[in-house]
Amino acid sequence: MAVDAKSILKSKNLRITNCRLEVVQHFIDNQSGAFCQRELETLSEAYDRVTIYRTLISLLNAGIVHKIPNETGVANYALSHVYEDSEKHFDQHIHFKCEQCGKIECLEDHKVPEVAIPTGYKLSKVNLIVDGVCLQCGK
Amino acid sequence: MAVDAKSILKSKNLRITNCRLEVVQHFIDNQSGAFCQRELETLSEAYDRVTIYRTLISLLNAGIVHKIPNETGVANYALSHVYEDSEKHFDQHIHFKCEQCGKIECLEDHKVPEVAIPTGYKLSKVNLIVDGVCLQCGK
DNA sequence: ATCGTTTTTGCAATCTGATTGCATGTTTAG
DNA sequence: CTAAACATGCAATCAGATTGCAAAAACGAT
Repeated sequence: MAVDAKSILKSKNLRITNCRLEVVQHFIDNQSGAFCQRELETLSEAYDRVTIYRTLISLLNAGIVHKIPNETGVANYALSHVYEDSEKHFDQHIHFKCEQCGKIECLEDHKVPEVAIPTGYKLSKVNLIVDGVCLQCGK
Repeated sequence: MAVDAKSILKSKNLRITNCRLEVVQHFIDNQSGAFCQRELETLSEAYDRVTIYRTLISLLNAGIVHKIPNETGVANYALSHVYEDSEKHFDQHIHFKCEQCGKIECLEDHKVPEVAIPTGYKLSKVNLIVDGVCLQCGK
């Protein structure tokens, strides 16, 4: 049940640095929210954008965050919840993108349904992205 | 049942140009295959990359092709089949990406299952991307 | 706490794909 | 066939991603 940034980094044998702590903390503070590199850069003036870039690579490799594909070509990242609850498999949930506010979030509690693929094909990962209007914007 | 490039362009009120014809023809010749701009550029030396770029924008706006999101940030495009069979809704099929050959294809005959989203959310589009190994590479 | 090793960071530079402005060429309706 | 509308090529720019390298920070062992 690692819910603080430091424990998360430690559990993955990543060195504890201020930048990593702040980035992970931001993900924790915005549970289920996804952010692109640029958004993370503006969080704090303290870090170079290359540092944020490399921080995201580290977090990605460690499985702390996952990457969410989208049509714009700008990568988005969200916290993976594997370490919180092993039943939740980090890349098998739905990603939701609001057409109005543009926010991308992970719908952790909404599983990806069974997907049928043609005979002879092997499935290894499913990525389900839903576009629509979120609760806030739909009011 | 428009199966030739010219009819497709005409049906969408797009002007008939050589570049558009060649690009659409390539999509027709490679049914269900997805291509990035770069791949389309190398098809023919005849066109500037900006022309291919703008051709794709035109085809996209006309609904002749659709864009497939991926993690790399390089946009991929595939033919939409709306005009062939109105029962097939162009963005509701599965996109498959082979981890070995890298090829992206549309699984036209494999529909996206029903997706449940939280109460209060509105769904407008579903994009399902499956990573795995394709028939060819799996042999 | 300090040392030495290993890793991370900042900066500058580069790369690649996406995008725009403008002058010229092509398409199409009449 | 002509004029208006639109598409193309070229050059230039932009933005995000990525790398090299030297300086700084983290960490295990003393």
